[in-house]
Order: sequence, then structure tokens, then C-alpha cells
Amino acid sequence: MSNYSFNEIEDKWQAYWAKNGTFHADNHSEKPKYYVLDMFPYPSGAGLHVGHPLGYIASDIYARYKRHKGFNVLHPQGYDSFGLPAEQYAIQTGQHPRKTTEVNIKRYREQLDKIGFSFDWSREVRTSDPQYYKWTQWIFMQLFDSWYDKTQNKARAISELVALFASEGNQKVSAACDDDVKSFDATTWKGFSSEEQQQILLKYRLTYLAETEVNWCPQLGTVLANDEIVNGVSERGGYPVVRKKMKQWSMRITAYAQRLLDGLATIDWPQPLKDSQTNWIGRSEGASVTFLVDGHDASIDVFTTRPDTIFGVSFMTLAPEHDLVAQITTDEQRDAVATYIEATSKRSERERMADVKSISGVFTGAYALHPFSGKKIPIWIGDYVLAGYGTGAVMAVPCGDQRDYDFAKHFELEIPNIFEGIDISEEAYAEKDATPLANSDFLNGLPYAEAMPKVIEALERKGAGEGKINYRLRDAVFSRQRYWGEPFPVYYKNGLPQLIDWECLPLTLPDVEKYLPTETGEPPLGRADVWAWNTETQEVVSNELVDEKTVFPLELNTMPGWAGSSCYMFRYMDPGNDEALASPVAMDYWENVDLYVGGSEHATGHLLYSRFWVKFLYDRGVLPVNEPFKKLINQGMILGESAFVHRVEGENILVSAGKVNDQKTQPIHSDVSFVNNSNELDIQAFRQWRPEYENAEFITESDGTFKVSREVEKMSKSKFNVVNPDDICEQYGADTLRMYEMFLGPLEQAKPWNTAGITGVHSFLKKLWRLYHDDSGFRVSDENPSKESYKTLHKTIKKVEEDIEAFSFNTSVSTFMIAVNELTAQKCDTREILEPLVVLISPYAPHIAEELWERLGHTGSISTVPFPEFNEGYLIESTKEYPISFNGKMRFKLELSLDLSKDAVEEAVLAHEKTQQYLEGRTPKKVIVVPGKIVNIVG
RNA sequence: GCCUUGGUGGCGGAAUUGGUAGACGCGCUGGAUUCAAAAUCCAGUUCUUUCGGGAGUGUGGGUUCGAUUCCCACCCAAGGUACCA
Repeated sequence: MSNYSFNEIEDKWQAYWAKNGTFHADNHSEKPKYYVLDMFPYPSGAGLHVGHPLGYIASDIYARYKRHKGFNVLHPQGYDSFGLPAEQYAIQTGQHPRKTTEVNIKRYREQLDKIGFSFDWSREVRTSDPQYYKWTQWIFMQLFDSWYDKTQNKARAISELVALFASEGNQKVSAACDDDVKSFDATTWKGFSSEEQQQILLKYRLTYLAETEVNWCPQLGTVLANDEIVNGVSERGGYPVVRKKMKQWSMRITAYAQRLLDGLATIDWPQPLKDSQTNWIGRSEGASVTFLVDGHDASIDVFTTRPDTIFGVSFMTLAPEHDLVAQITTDEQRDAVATYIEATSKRSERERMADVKSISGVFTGAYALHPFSGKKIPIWIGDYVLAGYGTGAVMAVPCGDQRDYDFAKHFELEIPNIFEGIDISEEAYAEKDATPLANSDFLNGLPYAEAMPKVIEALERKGAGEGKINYRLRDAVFSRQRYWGEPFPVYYKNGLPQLIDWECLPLTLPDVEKYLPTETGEPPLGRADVWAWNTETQEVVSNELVDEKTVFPLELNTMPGWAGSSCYMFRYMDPGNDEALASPVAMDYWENVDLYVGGSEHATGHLLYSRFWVKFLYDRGVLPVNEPFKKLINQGMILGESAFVHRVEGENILVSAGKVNDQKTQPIHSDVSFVNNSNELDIQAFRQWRPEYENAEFITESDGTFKVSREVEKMSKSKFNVVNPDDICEQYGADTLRMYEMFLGPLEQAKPWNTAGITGVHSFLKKLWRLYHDDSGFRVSDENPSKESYKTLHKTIKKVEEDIEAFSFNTSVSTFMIAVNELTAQKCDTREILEPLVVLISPYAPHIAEELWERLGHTGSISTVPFPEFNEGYLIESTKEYPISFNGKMRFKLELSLDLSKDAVEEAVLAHEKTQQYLEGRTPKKVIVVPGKIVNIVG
């Protein structure tokens, strides 16, 4: 075999790796550990396209590189296999999601295997596997059994809280809990019934039941996320959506807000991603202020970041949903308020937030009393105030906040000016600078920084408020009205949630006949006839048996998608363990993920929830680490190049792109496989694609071809622009695919896929092959390499190592190309150069590297051969010429060595003097020569 | 609006702390090889030019002997986020 037969080579080595367990990672090793992880995929029915493996290729290169560097590398893969598409498919076809999921996983695995990843498949996990979700359920139980102690700043066992209540009541306990907890002493606690005690404890648990307002779609029988709603109707199906309160499980992530923020400083993540988590958590410092309502036994709490502007308050605004609205509205205003609330309730939260321009609101007729001046302040409601943030009420300071200003202008409310020497006739003044306050009683003359502590102290003294830190982060709703998710290990006794015994895990999903909600609006699990818990036999039994003594109904909701993905990285460490999430030994050895690769779209979902759970499990002594991912890299999306055929409006006439001109046409997606690299459409194939185009008229260019227009879009089946990696592997080989994906551009940047360029990378691999082969077959010599060849090799080692460490995989592909071109030109065929070269390339193109390694006479996989050592000595002789231009006219050259030796420095100094002679009497004052840096002239 | 990232040939993209802009690849042009094609190899390829040069990294300024790189203002694009008080 003297040709590069990539298919043969790749099959051979993939089989070899599988048979020999080449990438099996051991939990015990003398070597240092390194954990490289990809965000595991959701196995969709559409299969992988060329965009999916981008991050996997990058992490695989890094994992292989780390093996060469002597690390014991953990590089596992699995499937996030619970999810909505499988359930939707099940609803349509009646096919059990488990089956669909299995078929999809099988296809994913085949596609992944073809690309030659160095995954340790013996550690595979699937979130929908009962042996896996047993641990997801177990973590839920730990959260249920925990409360957050704000004094110790960690989660503790609920039994310790019960002990505290029994000994001293709850007055001294500082816990993250519901706002409406009443205080009690030890005696009162002991006097409570067991059920009353459970009710109270539920308000302290880290996962708890709460009434949450949700977007409810009756037709779909499910709650929708804001972005699943488009123009007030569901994205899927276009059904109406209403806002509804539902009792759902929530996760008390807010207890961890500050620690989630602080932890960011300890991890190596891209700054934009850290920023978005910081903004999501949204810490703001300020004060809470209480305003009494005139003539009512009621008060309104507001949070403000600018308590110093309190004398600028001229009205208050409540969210339309605020609890007090009904109580305080006067009879004269009742109709207007009711009309307004009716109107806003029809707008989704998203609509209200998106509409910045229109100002709306209505006066309640009620007044609040200013805590210092006692002045009467009108109370308005307005939908620019959101019920879900802060207290759902604001003190409006029109002169210091633009939204308040606009509201005041619109309704012709008073705009008192409290800033010394600032003109507020056109807009509000929101700067926190040294501008002194005016018309502000005891704050007069003080700038922001001095007024803040003073006003907070005054508020506290008066009992009208206190300094406060507010977070935007809200507790995470954890219930889903769906079938294909983890069941909760929870049953209900007298309406109170109880955990099933943990020894009975996993609580497996029951079969149901249909995957839709029940007629009475219960989640799909309501259809299971076997779905109740027998507390005596500790078994799941038939619903029919519920007798309220020993048999109780189980929770019908399932967990959200992020449940299974929050701690999977620890399960890989010890996936078969039936006694624990992972053994302490395995967790102590692997610690956490050293490098995590995935998309930035998970910034405020998965990546935040995962950090939350890890910190929680750390508190409870389950995990030895308090962050899941040390370093994170976001790979950019690979975009597809869609092809469009233009159809004349209302007619079955298709016009070539060059002939469209001013005609009214509609662009139609054409499958990209009908189009060649010159944008010419295969008309026959297009006609046969869809019956409606079979008899269409085609208006071609003057040369008879039909051209499509191109546009870069997200790669998706529905846009017919998907490129399948299997086809690329078939035609060019996996090594070409791997290198080309890296060569496309910087890993973190979004970039369009264009198969046309792949031949460059492919011919590089052919050239590489030919370095080791001549017409008669494999051939390398044992002669001494030339100086140039050494230089080429060591230059390459240096660059490739630097590039991999910096995740600049695109430039190292170029470096390889240059190296191979140079070695070809040098006619280099010596073993001493070619052996290390193949090791360098092996992370990128592992199949060809293994094959060449074997042909070089080695046994065993190349994957653990040490990475070649860089020797600077081989580069010293290189020289570089630097022209110095002066006044754009004079030009001379300096020839300098890159060597830092004495000679080189002397040479540089000589050059410096030469330069000075040239520059003498002209503008520059000083010329500095820095060895290695060559020349630096300072004016 | 705000935050983040980016804007370099026909295209994807290089350029270390400010030091020969356009590496490498695609495409294109010419040549070699071939009956021919494929494959391969060699040369050229930022624009402009009166062949001396001149211009040039989104736009306009600034700092510097020297700016793709640093500073200021603006324009555009992508992603994120949002009446966050």
C-alpha cells in the first residue's frame, strides 16, 4: 500500500483502539490526572451534522496532547437522553421515547466512532438510564433533606434544624427560607402537630413546593418558557397561553447567590461568560425602605439602589400584580385600575419587557407617606414595574431615574430637583458622582458616597428601612408537566410531600398509553395505572389501591432537563457504582473537570445550575470540590450555507439568481446537495425533490445554468443546509474532517462551513503520507538530517505546543502544512525528523499517525508516546531582517541574530549605534536596543 | 438601550510585548506532466499605476521614528441580556 488509503487505515485503527481499550482511563495511577470533558449531546433524531463534533474534536486533540505529555487522562462521553423532542415524537407516533432514544443513541455512537475520538466508552452515562437517574433522584432527596444556614454560610441537614427548633425555636436561626415564616419558640414548636411541623420545614428546605406563576398552555398541557412563546401564543402549535399559578417544586438557588458570584473569581472561564453569570445573579447594593399607606393599615416595601435620592421621591409605582393594589385602590379609581390590570394581564412578561417606548399606568387614588418628610405621595401602578423583581414596587425619583422621569412627564407628575446645579428640564440625572444633593433636608450638600451611609443609618434609626443587598436571581422552578424526565422520589400523605426510602431508588418511570396530559389537566404520569407508593411494602403499586393508610399517590411531575446534566461529570468517575454517586476514592483522585468544552448558550442555565448543585453537595460532604469546571472553552457554532431558489410570486416560475432583477420573488430553501461549488443548481434533482416543482418553469442564465443565491444561517435540517460528517469521512477520511474543522477558524468564533476548502487539508495529509513513502512503499532513511530539517522540526514543535496550550488549533494546522511543505522541499526522509513529526500530528490526525508509527517499526499505540522536546538550539541560527524606515524616505536594514548570546547582543548594540548615526540630528531623542527585541526607538 | 465579541484580498483566515500586513488554505491565472482527464508538481495572485511609485487592516481623529495592534469618537455585524429600580 503506497497510497494513502484513509478508509482502510481508519477502520483498522478504530478497531484496534476498541479492541485494546487504548483510551481506557484508570482510577489509580502514578501519573498526574487530567479531566477533559465535552458537554454531552442530546441524541436527536436528525443525527450529527458537521457542526456538532467541532468542540469534541478540539477537546479530543487536547486530551490526546495531555496523554503525550504524561497525564492520566479522563475523557468520557455520554448522552443527555431525557428531553422534549423524543416526547413530542412519542405523542405523534405512540412510540415509547425510550425506543426512539435508543435508536438515536446507536446512530450517534456510529457517527462519533467514525471520527476517531479517544473517548473512554466504558464510562458512558445516559441520563434516562434508571441506574443513572437513581443518583439524580438521590441528589433531589439530599436537597429536600437540607436547609441553608446563613450564619455558617453552608447547607446543613434538616435534622439539625429540627434539633435547633426543639431547643431554641426559630428566632435565632438565620436561614434562607420563605418570607412568610412566623417566629416561634421551642415550646411552641413542640406543641405543633407533626403536619404543622412539616409545613414549616418545607419553607426551609432547599427544594420546596411553592405557588409559582407560569405560562400555561392548556392545549399542550404544559408550562412554557418565555422563549417558547411567540406573540402570545405557543411557538409549537400556536395555541393561546395564559398566566396561571401552579404548585411546583422550586430549588433555593438564591441561597447560593453570593457564593456563585464569589466562585467566579476562582475559575478560568471566558470573561463574557462570567459576565453573563454575574449579570444573571444581578447583585445590587442599596436599601429597603418602608412607606406607610395613608389611611390604611398597610405599608409598601421597596428596594432602591439610591436611597440617597429619597427626597426626590414624588410618586410610587406598584406592579399591576402587587398584593396591595386591590386593598388601597379608591372607589373612584377602581374601574380604571381594573381596566388597566385586565389589559396588562393579556401581555406576556416578555412583551411587557420588550416594549420600552410606550408608557402606561394608572393612579390608585391612594397615597403613601414619605418616611422623613411625611409628605403625601401618590401611588400609581405601571407595568414597567415587574412583580417578580425586588418587592414589585418602586419609589419613583423622576429627577434621578430616566424611566421614572418619562413616567412623570407622561402623566404630568411633579419632578422635584434634588441635584445642586444640574439641569433636569430635558432628562434625568443618574450619575453617582460628587454632585451635592439639594432640597434634601439632612442630606443637603452631600455627594452620593457620603449620603448613602447617612441615609441608611437614618432609615434604620427610624425603623423605616435598612441597608440591603438584592439579587436578581430567582429560585429555579423544578417541576415539568412531562413524561420523559426523571420521576420525583416523592409521594403525598395528606397533601404533604414525603420522600420514598432511598434504598428503593431508582423510582422508575411507569409505562403510559399516551404521552399527553390527562383530561383533567394532570401531567402524563397521571395516566399510569401503577403510580402510588405503598409505605409498608416499599413498592410502587396500582393507583386503584390508594386507601390513605398505607398507600399514597406519587408525584406526577417530572424533573427538568437540567437535573440530569448538573452532576454527570462526577458520575463518569465511577459510573457503575451502585452505592454512591461515585466512590470517595475516585472523586478524590479526579477532583473536578480540568477542561470543559461546550457552547455559550448554556451560560445561565446548565453552567449555573451545575455550579449550584456542586456547591450544595460540597457543603453536605458528598463532593471534595466546590466548583465543577476549572477551565471552560466555548466553541463557536459552525454555520451552514443555505441555498435559495427564487420563485416568482404566485406562479410556478423559478428564476436564476442573476435574472431576478426587480421581479417580485420569494426565496425557497433548496437542499444544498443539489448545488455545486459554483452555485449551479442540478435542475433535474430539484424537480424530483418536490412534486410541486416537477413541472415548474426554470428561467436560466444566458449560459444555460441555473444559479442559486447563498446565505449563511444556522445549520439545521429545516433549512436543508446540513452537511453530514459521515459523507466527509467516506470521501476524505476522519483525519481530514478533524483537521479541516480545526482549520476553518478560531475555535471560539462562529464560522460558516464550506466543503470546497477541504481539499487543501486533504492534500496536506497526502503530502504527509508521501514524506514516508515512495513509489515502492514505505521508506525512511537512518542518515543524519540536514540543519534545515532540524530547524523545521523544532520550529514546528514550538509552535504546535504553544498553539495547543492556547487552543489556537487553526494556526497549528497551518504550521503542519508549512512543515510538510518545507520537509518535502528539503527532500527530508530521515527517521530522526519524521518520527517526532508524526507524534506531533497524532492529536489532530490520529489514524494516519498510528499507521505511520507502526510502519516506523513500533508496536503499541502512539497515543502515549512522549511529546517531542523542543530544543531552542536548532533555531538560533535563523536571522531576520528588519528595515527601519525614517520619515518614510530613508531605509536600511539590520541583520540580527535571534540568539541571545553575547555576540548577538554586541551585534545588536552595533546596529543600535548604526541607527543612531543615521538618526543623529533628527527627531528621535533616544534609541534603545533590546536584545531579542531587536530595536526600539523612543522619541 | 446595556454588556460582550468582532470588522484585514474574490473567500476562510494569519500577524508573539507596537516593528517587512495579507502566513496557511480555497479560488483564480499561467506552466510542467498526460493521447486526454484526474492526481501531482512549479510560478504568480491586496488594489492602483504613466512601472518611478502611490494607496491600503470599517470611518474620523490622536499618541509614536513606526499602529491591524494603544487611546478617543463614530458606523456596522454577530451573540447575550433586559423596563433590574
